[in-house]
Amino acid sequence: MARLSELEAVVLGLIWQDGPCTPYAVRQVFLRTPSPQWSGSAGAIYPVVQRLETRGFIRSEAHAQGRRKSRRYRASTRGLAALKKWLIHSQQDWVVGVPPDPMRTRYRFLGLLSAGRRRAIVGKWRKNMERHIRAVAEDFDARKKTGDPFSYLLARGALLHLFSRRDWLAEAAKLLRRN
Amino acid sequence: MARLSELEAVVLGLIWQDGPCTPYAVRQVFLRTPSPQWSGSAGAIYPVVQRLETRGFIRSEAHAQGRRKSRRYRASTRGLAALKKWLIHSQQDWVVGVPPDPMRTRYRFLGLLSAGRRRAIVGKWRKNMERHIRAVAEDFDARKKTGDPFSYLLARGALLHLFSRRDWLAEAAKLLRRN
DNA sequence: CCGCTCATGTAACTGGTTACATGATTTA
DNA sequence: TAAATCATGTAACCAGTTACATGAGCGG
Repeated sequence: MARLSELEAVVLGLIWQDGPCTPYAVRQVFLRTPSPQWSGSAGAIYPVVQRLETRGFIRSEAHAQGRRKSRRYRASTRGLAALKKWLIHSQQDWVVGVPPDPMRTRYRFLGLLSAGRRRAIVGKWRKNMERHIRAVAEDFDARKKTGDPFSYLLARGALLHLFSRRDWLAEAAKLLRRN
Repeated sequence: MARLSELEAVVLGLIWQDGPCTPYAVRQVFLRTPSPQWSGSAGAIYPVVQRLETRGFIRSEAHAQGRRKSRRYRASTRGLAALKKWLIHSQQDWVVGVPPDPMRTRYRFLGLLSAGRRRAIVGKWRKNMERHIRAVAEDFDARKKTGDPFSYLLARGALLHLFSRRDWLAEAAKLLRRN
């Protein structure tokens, strides 16, 4: 039994949590988070949902509203088992390790720019970061109110990450002032 | 002029920093970091290097050692301009925002498992994390000694990120003890 | 001389992406 | 009734991956 891709697992998980629900509802979760991992594009979600159904991880029922055709999906027992397996078999290094970070990637080559340009870019990053932090903090507060500890922790992780990045940028700005 | 992909930009940047150098040397940088963003596989690097050369961003010279054929590459003026442009045009949200994180992805669905299993997984994560932190800290110390502030900051960012993730896991473990 | 590492490369695949197409429903 | 949004889907593409192939050079 082929392993679940990251996106497949997340879609399956969302259908478990929110189901029965439509693929469109799943998309909205991706489209609305302030820190999306995936685009949530139709071109990704619909094929994933179809795959999950043919593999027996989710089942669907017609759900006509007016003359619009629509299907609602829910996770099957097999699907839950697959999702549990996916959670348990995730002790590899790449799960624990440092995730990719486009800002860090760019930092490596800042030496190519003049000191002035460098400072300008880092300054812009810091400004954008503050704006981003506000958005994520808002999402965090909203989740806190729901009372679901997992939802809370999810947003908390995103926020803490941004804080650490902010500290890092502050440290970098200080260092670059002398270089 | 088509934009540089992330990997293309990094390879170009590494050739700028370390050049003249062979594609193999570039690969080693990816293969040796404790926190790789890309696999550094031959199937990725060699095509990227070829592409960069046909686009005029790098130039090569034969560098025969014995009867083994080999080429060394260095960044061209055009290449440097492209790299600068890549750095400057990076104020988008996704550069500043929360990068994808497989551990956070999984956290969302921990509610599916029994409290015991949940604690076991988080415990394993925390243990693995400590091991990982030691590796990255070692790399950080090594870079610190080189005196290059950008190299230093790069490793510093990775380390700070891991610290924030450790704090997050500690907070999560505490919360889950009650749930 | 056997096995390991150096070094370069190709082929097939994969897991997404963007862009497009279509029609129903809601809102201004 | 026009524009926006809901909702479902397809097609073409793309940037990476794994796996494989090949051969040189070197250490035990």
